[in-house]
Amino acid sequence: MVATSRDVARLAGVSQPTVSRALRGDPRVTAETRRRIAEAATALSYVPSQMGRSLSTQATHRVAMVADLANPLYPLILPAIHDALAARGYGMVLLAEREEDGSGYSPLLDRSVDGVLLTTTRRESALPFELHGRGIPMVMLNRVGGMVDSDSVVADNVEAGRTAARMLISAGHREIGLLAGPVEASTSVDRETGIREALADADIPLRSARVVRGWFGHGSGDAGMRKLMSLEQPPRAVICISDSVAIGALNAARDLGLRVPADVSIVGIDDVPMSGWPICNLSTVALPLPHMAEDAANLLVDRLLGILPDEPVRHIHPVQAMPRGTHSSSTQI
Amino acid sequence: MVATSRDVARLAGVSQPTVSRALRGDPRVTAETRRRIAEAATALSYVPSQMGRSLSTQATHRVAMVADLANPLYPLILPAIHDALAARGYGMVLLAEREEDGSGYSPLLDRSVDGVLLTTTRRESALPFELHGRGIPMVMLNRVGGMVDSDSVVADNVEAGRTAARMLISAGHREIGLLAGPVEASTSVDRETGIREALADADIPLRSARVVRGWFGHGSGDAGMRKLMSLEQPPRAVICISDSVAIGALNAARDLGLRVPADVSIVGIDDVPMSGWPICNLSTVALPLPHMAEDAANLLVDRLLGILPDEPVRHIHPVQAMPRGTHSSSTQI
DNA sequence: AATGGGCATGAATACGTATGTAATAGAGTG
DNA sequence: CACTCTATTACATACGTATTCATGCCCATT
Repeated sequence: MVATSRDVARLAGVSQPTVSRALRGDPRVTAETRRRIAEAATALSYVPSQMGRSLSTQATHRVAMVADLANPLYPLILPAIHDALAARGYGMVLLAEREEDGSGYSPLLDRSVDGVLLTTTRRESALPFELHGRGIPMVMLNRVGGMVDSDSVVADNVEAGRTAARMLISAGHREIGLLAGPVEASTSVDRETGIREALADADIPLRSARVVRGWFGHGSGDAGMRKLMSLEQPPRAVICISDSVAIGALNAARDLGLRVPADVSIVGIDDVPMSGWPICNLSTVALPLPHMAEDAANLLVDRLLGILPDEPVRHIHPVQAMPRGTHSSSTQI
Repeated sequence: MVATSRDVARLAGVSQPTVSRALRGDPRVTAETRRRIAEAATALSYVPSQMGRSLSTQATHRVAMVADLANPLYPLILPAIHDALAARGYGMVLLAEREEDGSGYSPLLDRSVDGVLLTTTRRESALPFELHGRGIPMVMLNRVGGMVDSDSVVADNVEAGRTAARMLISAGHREIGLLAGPVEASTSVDRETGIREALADADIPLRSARVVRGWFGHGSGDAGMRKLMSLEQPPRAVICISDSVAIGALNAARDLGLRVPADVSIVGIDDVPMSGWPICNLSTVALPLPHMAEDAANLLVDRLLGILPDEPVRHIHPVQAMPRGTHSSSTQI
């Protein structure tokens, strides 16, 4: 049905290996032979089978990205990763993070990809162990996994937490609430650590009633904000573990008839593009996410090419305060 | 290094084909033999190579999704497609739409995927031809391609255009502008057809100066809105080719100090989740996008399994008006 | 007890490419 | 003219699995 290198060889009157060599630019093939082969290949619209090639070379030139597709950040990092990989000749297979045992991860273990990009690994996940045990290269993006020590690219999440808290502190806020993230994610834990540290340094208490724990998404922000605002003593400022949570909180505030920042201040962390839009105008802490994603992809390819030292490489990207319109000075009650 | 079926066979004291049969549930293998093989496989943590399997069976159980990763809808449809494919045992490789010649599409042509999901094909693209010529099954999602007649899943985009226009018409608007989409995309063209049809039926002129053509994204909406509002006779209501464009327009309006809908009405098409948020509250026309995506994935798998008739299957999904807060009755000038 | 049938398994091979090794032809050198 | 060396190509094989066919075995039937 579809042409193989054998068909090309027959048409060009040479052997199959010669076709293989000619099309891959092996200098040991005569110009004349090369021409005949190219002609035959075009005539048959021959495309080398990546499958056969992979089986022979033991390299697929394909990388898996494991992502939590419900995470609002993945649309930001996925294109960056895709393009960085494509630029270096690698393809991408996408795998959603599974809640269950991990039986769905076989594509990662059966050598159908050369490496793995773990973008959203829960800390207790067994997957990094499995990959490590099989010697499959991996890079963790924006989360560091539990015990396994692998290449990783992260933002300075502790500093991001500090920065977010300080934006409110320097505006004079003391009645502060926190829409926190899951304890399973290092990103969330690190940010919370920074937040609590900055608050403690400023002698500002964070009452446990004013901490609502949720996930990274918009819904968590909406629900958490409603919970905080229904407290007997609602906070006058809310730190959100992510921009999506913060935008959810903005929406809840709008729905509750609260003015931001007059009635309540809100800050986020991430600086997704939406945060800069006039209708959000969210004060937040910027992470260079697309840049980090690109970095991770290139790191993985470098690892696959074997041009990295044996020790795990860790890249930590700096963060930056992005004060905008959703926080302001605390007014006296 | 990594265990193969031969290693398992050796350890279990059987031949390689028996291992293959046993692990795939072939009933011709004794329970005792099966047990020994399972034991050996576990001991070696054997995972069958999908590569070897694919080469032998000529089926990869993998599907490619070709998407324009800059299109703001893909985060909505990608998870739906991924999950639908996963539920039926198919993996996904992601390919960004290329502007250039199409040399980057070789993964689609070299039999490393069983089928292709075209989510954002420009009309003149040569890719559908190529795929058709090679007999690679494909399904087009939300856009119908030029000449090639393939399986497709679309929304009733003409009706969506009509519906959007009618929301403004029935509110009494006559001074209407249009933020149109690219003429290369059938989605865009169909919607515009419906819009113009509804306006013509209501004897409402659409001046060409009030039509700004752009892409589907937020930036187009922002830029287009500014252009419309700077006209000598700016429209009092703007129909946007997509929700992202509409939200861009909302942001431009906010930035320009215009009140929506008091000063200008805005309607979109798509009903992305964000449109329902209080900070947007966008009047729009709902497309069942995740449902369509799931439908397309299942259609492709059905096609791959050969359980569909030879003629192309076309699914057209209905649309629904979602009147919210960004349009209101026209006030006399 | 001989034979036929069914069942479990092994041997051989195919899938498409890449690569190591052998072979052939041509050219250059003595 | 013979020999060697090199350039070019063919041959054989490997990669990991699935499948077709052949083989051997046991049991039932006559």
